[in-house]
Amino acid sequence: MSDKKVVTRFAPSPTGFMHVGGVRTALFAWLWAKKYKGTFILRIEDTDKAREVEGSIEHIKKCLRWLGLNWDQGPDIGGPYFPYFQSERLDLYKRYAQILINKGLAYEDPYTEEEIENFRKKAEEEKRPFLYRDYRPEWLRGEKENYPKWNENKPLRFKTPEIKSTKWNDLVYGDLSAGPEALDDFILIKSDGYPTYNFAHIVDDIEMGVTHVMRGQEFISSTPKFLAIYEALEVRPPFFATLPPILAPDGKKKLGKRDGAKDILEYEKEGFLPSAMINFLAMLGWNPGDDREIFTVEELVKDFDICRVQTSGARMNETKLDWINKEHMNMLSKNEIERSILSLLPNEMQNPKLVPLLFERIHKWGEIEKLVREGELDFFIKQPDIKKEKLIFKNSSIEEVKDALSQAINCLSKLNDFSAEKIKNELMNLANKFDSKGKILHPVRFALTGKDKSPDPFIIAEILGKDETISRLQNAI
RNA sequence: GGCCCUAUCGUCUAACGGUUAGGACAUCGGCUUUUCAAGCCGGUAAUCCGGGUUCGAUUCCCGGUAGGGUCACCA
Repeated sequence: MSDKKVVTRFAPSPTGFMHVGGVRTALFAWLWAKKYKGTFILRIEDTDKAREVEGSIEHIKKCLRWLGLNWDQGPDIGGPYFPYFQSERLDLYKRYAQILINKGLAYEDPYTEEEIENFRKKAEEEKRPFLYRDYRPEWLRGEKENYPKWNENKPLRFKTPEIKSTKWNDLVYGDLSAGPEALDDFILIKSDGYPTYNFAHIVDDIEMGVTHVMRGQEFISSTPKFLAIYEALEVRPPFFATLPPILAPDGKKKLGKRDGAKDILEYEKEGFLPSAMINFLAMLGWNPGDDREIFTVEELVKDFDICRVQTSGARMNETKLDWINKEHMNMLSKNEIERSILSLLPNEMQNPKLVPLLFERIHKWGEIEKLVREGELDFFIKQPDIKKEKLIFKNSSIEEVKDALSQAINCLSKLNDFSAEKIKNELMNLANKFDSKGKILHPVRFALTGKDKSPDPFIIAEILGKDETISRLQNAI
């Protein structure tokens, strides 16, 4: 690393919701900046007004805030390169365009869209690649002073100075290359006055002093264009760190909105912890080189290394996310867990004793809401509907079950201290007198909860209290 | 189609050219003297194919195959 301060940026376009792909790019840029105590910039690339989706800027900010990926410069907070919306920086792009024009490296597109479309079709029919530069106007060979003056409602094109293969180095992929056809006379400024991505992001990265560009691998093939602009502007390009694609869970294609990519805020709604989401995203394409998998955000900042990022794509895997989330939930304090769970339970269930019982069977907070919604927890607050035949277990007859329950009632009635520990003691003593413990324990569980499977019935009994417990046992007979 | 990228258990991945190819998730089995869950212990499971280079290739090179990306007045 040079002595230059690290500056990274996340530069989304506001064209819809963010999914894991975009957020991981933001995360890696953020981690790299934090690791070197540098600057992380949020810049909105809103140069395509037609594709802009209402509300996406708010959405992007919300996602980053949820995850704690705070930006040092950008919307809402400003910074030395204000404004951070490309649509508000049009003069800047024109100024840079003028530099290229003056050098004879940019020219007005003399063709209409229809004409270009015809060139393209013709090339296609002849089964050769379409390259705009094959149709350059005659005057482009003459002196730059004789180029027509740019009329700003016509597109401005880059005059590719030299047709050649391009080689460059990438922090993740190592040596990369592209053939000469990757370099063409592309558009710098559109006829509506807005710059193209290819031009605007370079101008901004130069202006904002960006040192490391994290981006998806879909940009590999346009890198020669970027490099040509840097060269034309006589500016040294930043380091590129190209990230491998995130693949759809059940396919080999890049994860996209059509392949079930979820809005990142869905994960918030489902009750994932932001730190778990970050941990998961970081492990999707990166590893520390040892066996650790669970990281706090601070640990990631310390240990993350862009050079250890994977070059092959990784599939989205929500099962692993669940596991990572549970690991992070286990790092929470008792108080935090209690507060979170109680906040998700209805008023009638505001009992801290329920917390450990519920916590052990979930991977994310949303599962609590699900249990409530599906009535799985109703037995805590109301007597279950008992279907008597379900009480029968291990070939017990109905008489044996009734007898077992009566005995349970007898011994529990004598208990003064109705704690789970005492209840368990009593009931286990009793159960040991049966040829199978299940012969009494199963009917008790069922009488209390109306279910075959449930959390620890002794704790449930304690929560219900002596009267209610005995009443339920009686009711089942 | 041109150009480019990628290829290790089902999934995510580790392995200066020399390892019984390691770990994690999932799965399966056992334990936790009641179920489920959790936890612990254990098992099954992988180097895409073909050539080279080398004493030796998962690793380096070439070819094939497969998958992906990209070829816009979209980013």
